[in-house]
Amino acid sequence: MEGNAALSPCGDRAAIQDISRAHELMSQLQAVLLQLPAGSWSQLGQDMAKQILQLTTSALSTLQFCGCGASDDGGNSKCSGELNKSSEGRDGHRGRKTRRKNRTLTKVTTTVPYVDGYQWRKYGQKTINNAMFPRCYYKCSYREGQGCPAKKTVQQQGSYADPPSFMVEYSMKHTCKTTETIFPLVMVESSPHKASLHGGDSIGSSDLQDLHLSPLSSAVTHSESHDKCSSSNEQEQACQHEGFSLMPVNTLDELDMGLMDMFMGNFDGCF
DNA sequence: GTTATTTGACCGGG
DNA sequence: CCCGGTCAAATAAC
Repeated sequence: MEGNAALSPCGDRAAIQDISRAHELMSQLQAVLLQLPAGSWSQLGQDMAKQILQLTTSALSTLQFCGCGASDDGGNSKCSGELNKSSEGRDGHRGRKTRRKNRTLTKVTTTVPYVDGYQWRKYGQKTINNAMFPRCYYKCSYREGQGCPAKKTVQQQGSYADPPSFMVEYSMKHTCKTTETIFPLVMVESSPHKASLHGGDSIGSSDLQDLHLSPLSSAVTHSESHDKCSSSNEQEQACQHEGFSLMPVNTLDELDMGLMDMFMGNFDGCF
């Protein structure tokens, strides 16, 4: 994930996919580690997984913002960090705020939309027209304290895929400092726009549920159209997965037991 | 008691 | 006028 300075935008795509895959696997591995009995090695493993996640996320962000990855968002994926001034000046009524097309949007398809190292607070949920599941709106928990403008929306896609996939849209960058303080190493090499993920201050802790981890755990895409499905009954379920924060365990069984063995094997070597 | 989530209303853009 | 993003009162959870 470095030395890509000279890569062509198209060449980066493959890199993005690889990194995305690695990130996803690491997310799952992290979930496995969380289920292990507490212990110094378990903790170490979690710390390592955390750092790897952060690095892959950072690398992906860099690639994306360079305009190669998931630049979709209607066409303004450049970099800016600008947004509507959100005329909050007004008052008297609610539901104000103007949303504009000129937001910086990063779309990501992931199976673990709630794990990205940041803490989010849900502030709304909306049934979207031709979508099977409602869209949930989150803003950074540090919005009040630090004025962090970061936001994201999460929407489950398709039907009941085994590991359900979610379209996560990030808008605005985090300005909150909390995480950086704890994991200063993360941002090391990110270029102009890395910043999407500094550390996760509490990832290793027990609050995993409140963190929505890892935007990039799956695939960075430029999908712009949601499915055409038009049911609506199961909508409520869509955002209920909040409850089980991490990810469906079955996916672990399927593809990552081997990886886990490998990982644990390495630790054995250390013992 | 405080804090987070849910939910329907409100609003602006298209 | 419809749709999606946001607010904030009500409710739930801690």
